[in-house]
Amino acid sequence: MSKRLRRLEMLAAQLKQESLCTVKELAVQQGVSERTISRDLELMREQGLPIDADRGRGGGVRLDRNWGVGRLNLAYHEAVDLLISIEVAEQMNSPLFLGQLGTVKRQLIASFSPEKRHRIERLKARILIGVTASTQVQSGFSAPPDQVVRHVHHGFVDQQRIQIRYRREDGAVSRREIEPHFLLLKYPVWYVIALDGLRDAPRTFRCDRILESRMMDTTFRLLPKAAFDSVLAGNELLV
Amino acid sequence: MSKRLRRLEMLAAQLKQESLCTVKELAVQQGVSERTISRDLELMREQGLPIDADRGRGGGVRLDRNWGVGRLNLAYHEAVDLLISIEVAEQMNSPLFLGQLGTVKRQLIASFSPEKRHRIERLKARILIGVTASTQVQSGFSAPPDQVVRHVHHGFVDQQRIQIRYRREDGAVSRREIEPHFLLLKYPVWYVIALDGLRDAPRTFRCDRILESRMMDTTFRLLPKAAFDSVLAGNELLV
DNA sequence: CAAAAATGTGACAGAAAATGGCGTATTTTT
DNA sequence: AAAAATACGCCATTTTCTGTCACATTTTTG
Repeated sequence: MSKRLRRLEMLAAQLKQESLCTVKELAVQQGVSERTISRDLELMREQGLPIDADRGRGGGVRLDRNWGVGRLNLAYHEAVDLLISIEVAEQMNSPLFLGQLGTVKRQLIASFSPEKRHRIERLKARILIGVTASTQVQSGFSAPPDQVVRHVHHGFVDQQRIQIRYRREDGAVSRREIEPHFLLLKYPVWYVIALDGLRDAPRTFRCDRILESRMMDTTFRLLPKAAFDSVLAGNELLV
Repeated sequence: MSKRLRRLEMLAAQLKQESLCTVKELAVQQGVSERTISRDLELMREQGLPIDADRGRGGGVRLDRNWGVGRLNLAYHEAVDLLISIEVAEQMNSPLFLGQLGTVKRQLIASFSPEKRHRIERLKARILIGVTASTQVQSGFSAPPDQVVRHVHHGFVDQQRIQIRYRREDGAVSRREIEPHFLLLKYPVWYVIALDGLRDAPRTFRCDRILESRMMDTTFRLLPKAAFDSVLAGNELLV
């Protein structure tokens, strides 16, 4: 069914790989007439693919060199994470590879429906970027376990409680149930600013001091930011 | 021309936005019969879109919730920058939002043709990640001018010479022509490890000390890494 | 349990689109 | 000037798509 669709896709793929092909070549490859390929190319151009053609001897058809990578299909969560990663990277103020990423961001944003866009805005507002950690803090830093990272991430994005085992700076280990409201990055250290569910009070946790974690299945409601002013106060925020 | 293609795109767009629609609704919207919509959906499923359907009262059609964000069309340069940004971020060892990005990376890589993939590998190998800059260096840091960033980036990726005006640490300003072979990130500071074209010797430049830059139109050939051992030696590299 | 509201599919004739072949124009290189 | 490309118009033919109708299936509602 729908041979033409398949052919159009194959043509696109072909043009992405080969820098230059003639209509004749393509016609042979696809087993259709040259006229048909011409028409296909015409259609593809209408659809917005920047297909250039050189006439004359040695000529041929090609995708604009600045194009040609094709489509990424992103799942919702992937798109969200990508978008947020880019924004975080931008705010970390170390450019060089981020210049070209404006278009990516715009496309990502455009692909969300308005309601989702709004949800992502709120999510973004819950991520804070602080100053880079002191050399002293950095030396005592090591990346937290994968599972902890996943759970914190999940709990933060989907507003779910997490049960953690936490080692305080003084070495004391305690068990907590936290509702992760904000994330704060003081590179390379992430902090979770959360409501300590058992004490019902805002607290800050350093991710790399979380020893263990478990998802709970209770979701929580977001509190106004003001509720966390007390623990946010000490941090020089950039955002 | 090709009404159906347009309809298929519109259907996809519709399904991305609305969480649930009935075939009847879609048929009315598109001005075709329900049977036709059914066939369209069938085709879209064949093409790999995860369209679920609930039968019975209150039922309807929807895109799998974990999908639905749709396609990003990336230009070659965008894709390269995105891929490299992700890899750099990964090596900076501050995860949390990067866990989900594996798929994105895989799709990006898959979308390149083998030759391009190889070129990107080589590009990546020319990016070095060092330890984070000392607090002292960080305090004296400010992001370089946009133009400089663009030029360094361009020169590095496309192997083109750049003319720069550079302020040495001791304050002396000089004019140089550099061939940017390697980039070194000691967050947040990027260094260019380049061949100083006038002196024909390897040198290291701090990006934020480049005052001005201009692209030249001479491209350069890559030298073996060994040629830069002398300037690379002092840096504790992570990669 | 029966009715209603959904999707899913098969068959068929008529409508619409795609195709191939041919001719001609145009551009570019040799 | 010849050759090799794209570009595009026309038309008969072939293929695909579409609407209609019929019936099966699943799910919710009363």
